[in-house]
Amino acid sequence: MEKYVQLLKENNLKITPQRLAILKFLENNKTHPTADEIYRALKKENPSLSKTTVYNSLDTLHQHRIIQILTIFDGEHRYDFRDESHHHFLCKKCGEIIDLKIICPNMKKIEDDFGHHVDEIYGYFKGTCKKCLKKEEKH
Amino acid sequence: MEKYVQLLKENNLKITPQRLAILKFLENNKTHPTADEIYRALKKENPSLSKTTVYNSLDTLHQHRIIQILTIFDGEHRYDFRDESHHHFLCKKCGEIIDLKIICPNMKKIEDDFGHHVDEIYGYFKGTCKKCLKKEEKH
DNA sequence: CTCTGTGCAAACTCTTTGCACTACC
DNA sequence: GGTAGTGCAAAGAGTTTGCACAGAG
Repeated sequence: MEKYVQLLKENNLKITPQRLAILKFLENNKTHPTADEIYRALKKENPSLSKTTVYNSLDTLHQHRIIQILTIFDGEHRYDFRDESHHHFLCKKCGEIIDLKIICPNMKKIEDDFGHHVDEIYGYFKGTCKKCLKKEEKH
Repeated sequence: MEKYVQLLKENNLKITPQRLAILKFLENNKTHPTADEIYRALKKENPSLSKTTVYNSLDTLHQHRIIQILTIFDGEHRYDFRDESHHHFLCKKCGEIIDLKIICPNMKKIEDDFGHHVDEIYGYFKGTCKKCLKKEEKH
Protein backbone atom coordinates (compact mmCIF):
# COMPACT_ATOMS: atom_id res chain seq x y z
CA MET A 1 0.00 0.00 0.00
CA GLU A 2 2.93 2.28 0.81
CA LYS A 3 4.00 1.71 -2.78
CA TYR A 4 0.85 3.37 -4.12
CA VAL A 5 1.13 6.27 -1.67
CA GLN A 6 4.62 6.79 -3.01
CA LEU A 7 3.44 6.61 -6.60
CA LEU A 8 0.80 9.28 -6.02
CA LYS A 9 3.18 11.51 -4.07
CA GLU A 10 5.76 11.41 -6.85
CA ASN A 11 3.10 12.72 -9.18
CA ASN A 12 1.85 15.43 -6.83
CA LEU A 13 -1.51 13.76 -6.59
CA LYS A 14 -3.52 13.76 -3.40
CA ILE A 15 -3.66 10.46 -1.60
CA THR A 16 -7.28 9.36 -1.38
CA PRO A 17 -8.72 5.99 -0.42
CA GLN A 18 -10.42 5.79 -3.81
CA ARG A 19 -7.19 6.14 -5.75
CA LEU A 20 -5.36 3.71 -3.54
CA ALA A 21 -8.15 1.17 -3.97
CA ILE A 22 -8.06 1.53 -7.76
CA LEU A 23 -4.29 1.11 -7.93
CA LYS A 24 -4.42 -1.93 -5.66
CA PHE A 25 -7.21 -3.44 -7.70
CA LEU A 26 -5.36 -2.97 -10.98
CA GLU A 27 -2.23 -4.54 -9.53
CA ASN A 28 -4.12 -7.59 -8.25
CA ASN A 29 -6.39 -8.02 -11.26
CA LYS A 30 -4.28 -8.08 -14.37
CA THR A 31 -7.29 -9.04 -16.44
CA HIS A 32 -7.58 -5.63 -18.11
CA PRO A 33 -10.82 -4.70 -16.34
CA THR A 34 -13.32 -2.16 -17.61
CA ALA A 35 -14.21 0.97 -15.63
CA ASP A 36 -17.47 -0.70 -14.69
CA GLU A 37 -15.75 -3.85 -13.43
CA ILE A 38 -13.46 -1.76 -11.26
CA TYR A 39 -16.43 0.25 -10.02
CA ARG A 40 -18.52 -2.79 -9.12
CA ALA A 41 -15.64 -4.51 -7.34
CA LEU A 42 -14.66 -1.49 -5.26
CA LYS A 43 -18.24 -0.50 -4.52
CA LYS A 44 -18.48 -3.59 -2.30
CA GLU A 45 -15.85 -2.25 0.08
CA ASN A 46 -16.80 1.39 -0.29
CA PRO A 47 -20.53 1.69 -1.04
CA SER A 48 -20.40 5.45 -1.44
CA LEU A 49 -17.96 5.20 -4.36
CA SER A 50 -19.22 6.81 -7.52
CA LYS A 51 -18.54 5.88 -11.10
CA THR A 52 -17.49 9.45 -11.82
CA THR A 53 -14.67 9.07 -9.34
CA VAL A 54 -13.56 5.86 -10.99
CA TYR A 55 -13.50 7.60 -14.38
CA ASN A 56 -11.83 10.70 -12.93
CA SER A 57 -9.17 8.69 -11.16
CA LEU A 58 -8.42 6.43 -14.09
CA ASP A 59 -8.13 9.49 -16.30
CA THR A 60 -5.80 11.25 -13.87
CA LEU A 61 -3.65 8.14 -13.46
CA HIS A 62 -3.43 7.83 -17.23
CA GLN A 63 -2.43 11.47 -17.61
CA HIS A 64 0.36 10.90 -15.15
CA ARG A 65 1.44 7.89 -17.17
CA ILE A 66 0.81 5.47 -14.34
CA ILE A 67 -1.73 3.36 -16.19
CA GLN A 68 -2.61 2.53 -19.79
CA ILE A 69 -6.01 2.83 -21.40
CA LEU A 70 -6.57 -0.01 -23.84
CA THR A 71 -8.92 0.60 -26.74
CA ILE A 72 -8.55 -2.87 -28.21
CA PHE A 73 -12.26 -3.45 -27.71
CA ASP A 74 -14.72 -1.24 -29.53
CA GLY A 75 -16.95 0.71 -27.25
CA GLU A 76 -15.33 0.20 -23.88
CA HIS A 77 -12.00 1.03 -22.35
CA ARG A 78 -9.88 -1.41 -20.48
CA TYR A 79 -7.22 -0.49 -18.00
CA ASP A 80 -3.78 -1.82 -17.26
CA PHE A 81 -0.73 -0.73 -15.33
CA ARG A 82 1.62 1.08 -17.63
CA ASP A 83 4.13 -1.42 -18.91
CA GLU A 84 5.73 -1.05 -22.29
CA SER A 85 7.13 -4.58 -22.21
CA HIS A 86 4.04 -6.26 -23.57
CA HIS A 87 1.29 -5.91 -26.12
CA HIS A 88 -2.23 -7.30 -26.20
CA PHE A 89 -3.99 -10.08 -28.06
CA LEU A 90 -7.78 -10.16 -28.25
CA CYS A 91 -9.42 -13.50 -28.96
CA LYS A 92 -12.47 -12.77 -31.09
CA LYS A 93 -13.98 -16.12 -30.13
CA CYS A 94 -13.86 -16.05 -26.32
CA GLY A 95 -13.20 -12.34 -25.77
CA GLU A 96 -10.17 -12.87 -23.58
CA ILE A 97 -7.34 -10.36 -23.70
CA ILE A 98 -3.95 -12.04 -23.42
CA ASP A 99 -0.64 -10.32 -22.77
CA LEU A 100 2.01 -10.84 -25.42
CA LYS A 101 5.49 -10.41 -24.05
CA ILE A 102 7.08 -8.65 -26.97
CA ILE A 103 8.63 -5.22 -27.31
CA CYS A 104 8.72 -4.15 -30.86
CA PRO A 105 9.22 -1.58 -32.17
CA ASN A 106 10.53 0.80 -29.55
CA MET A 107 9.79 4.50 -29.10
CA LYS A 108 13.34 5.62 -29.70
CA LYS A 109 13.39 4.12 -33.18
CA ILE A 110 10.17 5.87 -34.16
CA GLU A 111 11.53 9.18 -32.93
CA ASP A 112 14.78 8.75 -34.85
CA ASP A 113 13.11 7.57 -38.04
CA PHE A 114 10.12 9.92 -38.17
CA GLY A 115 10.87 12.86 -35.88
CA HIS A 116 7.71 12.55 -33.81
CA HIS A 117 7.92 12.41 -30.04
CA VAL A 118 6.28 9.19 -28.85
CA ASP A 119 5.11 8.66 -25.29
CA GLU A 120 2.60 5.85 -25.64
CA ILE A 121 2.70 2.64 -27.64
CA TYR A 122 -0.11 0.14 -28.02
CA GLY A 123 0.14 -3.06 -29.98
CA TYR A 124 -3.14 -4.86 -30.57
CA PHE A 125 -3.40 -8.30 -32.13
CA LYS A 126 -6.74 -9.91 -32.87
CA GLY A 127 -7.66 -13.42 -33.89
CA THR A 128 -8.32 -16.80 -32.29
CA CYS A 129 -6.41 -17.85 -29.19
CA LYS A 130 -4.60 -21.14 -28.69
CA LYS A 131 -7.37 -22.53 -26.45
CA CYS A 132 -10.14 -21.76 -28.94
CA LEU A 133 -8.10 -23.19 -31.80
CA LYS A 134 -7.84 -26.50 -29.94
CA LYS A 135 -11.58 -26.58 -29.29
CA GLU A 136 -12.22 -26.09 -32.99
CA GLU A 137 -9.89 -28.94 -33.97
CA LYS A 138 -12.00 -31.41 -32.00
CA HIS A 139 -15.03 -30.90 -34.24
CA MET B 1 -14.97 2.10 -59.97
CA GLU B 2 -14.70 -1.27 -61.65
CA LYS B 3 -12.08 -2.08 -59.04
CA TYR B 4 -14.57 -1.74 -56.20
CA VAL B 5 -17.17 -3.79 -58.07
CA GLN B 6 -14.56 -6.50 -58.36
CA LEU B 7 -13.69 -6.27 -54.67
CA LEU B 8 -17.31 -6.70 -53.64
CA LYS B 9 -17.89 -9.55 -56.08
CA GLU B 10 -14.87 -11.45 -54.77
CA ASN B 11 -16.44 -11.30 -51.34
CA ASN B 12 -19.93 -12.32 -52.48
CA LEU B 13 -21.31 -8.96 -51.46
CA LYS B 14 -24.04 -7.24 -53.39
CA ILE B 15 -22.95 -4.26 -55.40
CA THR B 16 -24.84 -1.23 -54.15
CA PRO B 17 -24.23 2.45 -54.84
CA GLN B 18 -23.76 3.07 -51.11
CA ARG B 19 -20.94 0.55 -50.79
CA LEU B 20 -19.21 1.76 -53.92
CA ALA B 21 -19.39 5.34 -52.66
CA ILE B 22 -17.90 4.37 -49.30
CA LEU B 23 -15.03 2.45 -50.89
CA LYS B 24 -14.32 5.28 -53.27
CA PHE B 25 -14.39 7.81 -50.46
CA LEU B 26 -12.00 5.79 -48.31
CA GLU B 27 -9.60 5.43 -51.21
CA ASN B 28 -9.62 9.15 -51.95
CA ASN B 29 -9.55 10.33 -48.34
CA LYS B 30 -6.74 8.61 -46.55
CA THR B 31 -7.29 10.80 -43.52
CA HIS B 32 -8.80 8.01 -41.42
CA PRO B 33 -12.31 9.49 -41.43
CA THR B 34 -14.96 8.75 -38.81
CA ALA B 35 -18.28 7.16 -39.73
CA ASP B 36 -19.88 10.56 -39.37
CA GLU B 37 -17.39 12.24 -41.69
CA ILE B 38 -18.05 9.58 -44.32
CA TYR B 39 -21.78 9.96 -43.81
CA ARG B 40 -21.78 13.75 -44.12
CA ALA B 41 -19.60 13.68 -47.22
CA LEU B 42 -21.64 11.07 -49.06
CA LYS B 43 -24.97 12.53 -47.97
CA LYS B 44 -24.27 15.47 -50.29
CA GLU B 45 -24.33 13.25 -53.36
CA ASN B 46 -26.98 10.88 -52.06
CA PRO B 47 -29.35 12.73 -49.71
CA SER B 48 -31.33 9.59 -48.87
CA LEU B 49 -28.26 7.88 -47.42
CA SER B 50 -28.69 6.84 -43.81
CA LYS B 51 -26.11 6.58 -41.10
CA THR B 52 -27.22 3.04 -40.39
CA THR B 53 -26.16 2.07 -43.88
CA VAL B 54 -22.78 3.67 -43.38
CA TYR B 55 -22.30 1.71 -40.16
CA ASN B 56 -23.65 -1.49 -41.71
CA SER B 57 -21.45 -1.17 -44.76
CA LEU B 58 -18.30 -0.34 -42.82
CA ASP B 59 -18.98 -3.28 -40.55
CA THR B 60 -19.51 -5.64 -43.48
CA LEU B 61 -16.38 -4.41 -45.23
CA HIS B 62 -14.43 -4.91 -42.04
CA GLN B 63 -15.75 -8.43 -41.59
CA HIS B 64 -14.61 -9.23 -45.11
CA ARG B 65 -11.22 -7.83 -44.20
CA ILE B 66 -11.40 -5.09 -46.81
CA ILE B 67 -11.06 -2.22 -44.37
CA GLN B 68 -9.60 -1.64 -40.90
CA ILE B 69 -11.38 -0.12 -37.93
CA LEU B 70 -8.98 2.06 -35.96
CA THR B 71 -9.67 2.52 -32.26
CA ILE B 72 -6.69 4.79 -31.66
CA PHE B 73 -9.05 7.54 -30.54
CA ASP B 74 -11.22 6.97 -27.52
CA GLY B 75 -14.88 7.10 -28.25
CA GLU B 76 -14.95 7.07 -32.02
CA HIS B 77 -13.91 4.70 -34.74
CA ARG B 78 -11.82 5.67 -37.68
CA TYR B 79 -11.67 3.78 -40.92
CA ASP B 80 -8.89 2.90 -43.29
CA PHE B 81 -8.31 0.55 -46.16
CA ARG B 82 -6.81 -2.66 -44.89
CA ASP B 83 -3.06 -2.42 -45.23
CA GLU B 84 -0.74 -4.23 -42.87
CA SER B 85 2.28 -2.30 -44.09
CA HIS B 86 1.76 0.66 -41.79
CA HIS B 87 0.82 1.62 -38.27
CA HIS B 88 -0.66 4.82 -36.88
CA PHE B 89 0.62 7.75 -34.90
CA LEU B 90 -1.78 10.07 -33.10
CA CYS B 91 -0.57 13.56 -32.27
CA LYS B 92 -2.12 14.47 -28.94
CA LYS B 93 -1.53 18.17 -29.66
CA CYS B 94 -3.14 18.63 -33.08
CA GLY B 95 -5.17 15.41 -33.25
CA GLU B 96 -3.79 14.36 -36.60
CA ILE B 97 -3.35 10.67 -37.34
CA ILE B 98 -0.20 10.00 -39.32
CA ASP B 99 0.72 6.77 -41.09
CA LEU B 100 3.97 5.16 -39.97
CA LYS B 101 5.43 2.94 -42.64
CA ILE B 102 6.73 0.14 -40.49
CA ILE B 103 5.90 -3.55 -40.38
CA CYS B 104 6.82 -5.01 -37.06
CA PRO B 105 6.18 -7.52 -35.71
CA ASN B 106 4.50 -9.81 -38.20
CA MET B 107 1.58 -12.17 -37.71
CA LYS B 108 3.55 -15.28 -38.53
CA LYS B 109 5.98 -14.67 -35.70
CA ILE B 110 3.19 -14.26 -33.13
CA GLU B 111 1.59 -17.48 -34.31
CA ASP B 112 4.86 -19.39 -34.08
CA ASP B 113 5.84 -17.96 -30.69
CA PHE B 114 2.48 -18.00 -28.92
CA GLY B 115 0.22 -20.41 -30.81
CA HIS B 116 -2.62 -17.93 -31.35
CA HIS B 117 -4.03 -17.37 -34.81
CA VAL B 118 -3.70 -13.67 -35.64
CA ASP B 119 -5.70 -12.00 -38.39
CA GLU B 120 -5.55 -8.34 -37.42
CA ILE B 121 -2.69 -6.18 -36.19
CA TYR B 122 -2.92 -2.60 -35.03
CA GLY B 123 0.05 -0.53 -33.90
CA TYR B 124 -0.83 2.76 -32.24
CA PHE B 125 1.73 5.36 -31.28
CA LYS B 126 0.78 8.53 -29.41
CA GLY B 127 2.73 11.66 -28.66
CA THR B 128 3.62 14.94 -30.31
CA CYS B 129 4.17 15.11 -34.06
CA LYS B 130 7.14 16.66 -35.80
CA LYS B 131 5.17 19.78 -36.78
CA CYS B 132 3.91 20.45 -33.25
CA LEU B 133 7.40 19.90 -31.83
CA LYS B 134 8.74 22.62 -34.12
CA LYS B 135 6.01 25.03 -33.06
CA GLU B 136 6.90 24.46 -29.41
CA GLU B 137 10.59 25.14 -30.03
CA LYS B 138 9.80 28.65 -31.24
CA HIS B 139 8.42 29.71 -27.85
C1' DC C 1 -8.10 27.60 4.83
C1' DT C 2 -7.60 26.42 0.13
C1' DC C 3 -7.95 23.80 -3.68
C1' DT C 4 -8.10 19.16 -5.40
C1' DG C 5 -11.03 15.37 -5.40
C1' DT C 6 -15.64 13.11 -4.80
C1' DG C 7 -20.39 12.02 -5.84
C1' DC C 8 -24.95 12.63 -7.86
C1' DA C 9 -27.82 13.42 -11.73
C1' DA C 10 -28.31 14.62 -16.16
C1' DA C 11 -26.54 15.12 -20.65
C1' DC C 12 -23.99 13.59 -24.60
C1' DT C 13 -21.86 10.91 -28.24
C1' DC C 14 -21.29 7.19 -30.88
C1' DT C 15 -23.15 2.89 -32.14
C1' DT C 16 -26.61 -0.76 -32.37
C1' DT C 17 -31.26 -2.67 -32.85
C1' DG C 18 -35.98 -3.61 -34.65
C1' DC C 19 -38.59 -3.49 -38.36
C1' DA C 20 -40.65 -2.30 -42.80
C1' DC C 21 -39.37 -1.12 -47.34
C1' DT C 22 -36.20 -1.47 -51.44
C1' DA C 23 -33.49 -3.28 -54.98
C1' DC C 24 -29.79 -6.30 -56.27
C1' DC C 25 -29.04 -10.82 -58.56
C1' DG D 1 -39.08 -13.68 -56.55
C1' DG D 2 -36.13 -14.23 -52.74
C1' DT D 3 -32.78 -12.58 -49.94
C1' DA D 4 -29.33 -9.20 -48.81
C1' DG D 5 -29.21 -4.42 -48.11
C1' DT D 6 -31.19 0.20 -46.90
C1' DG D 7 -33.29 3.70 -44.01
C1' DC D 8 -35.88 5.55 -40.14
C1' DA D 9 -36.65 6.04 -35.37
C1' DA D 10 -35.68 4.66 -31.02
C1' DA D 11 -32.89 2.42 -27.69
C1' DG D 12 -28.48 1.39 -25.60
C1' DA D 13 -23.82 1.54 -23.74
C1' DG D 14 -20.14 3.91 -22.08
C1' DT D 15 -18.40 8.21 -20.89
C1' DT D 16 -18.43 13.15 -19.78
C1' DT D 17 -20.17 17.38 -17.66
C1' DG D 18 -21.98 20.74 -14.16
C1' DC D 19 -22.18 21.70 -9.78
C1' DA D 20 -22.30 21.34 -4.70
C1' DC D 21 -20.04 19.18 -0.99
C1' DA D 22 -16.06 16.78 1.32
C1' DG D 23 -11.53 16.09 2.75
C1' DA D 24 -6.36 16.09 1.92
C1' DG D 25 -2.41 19.06 2.54
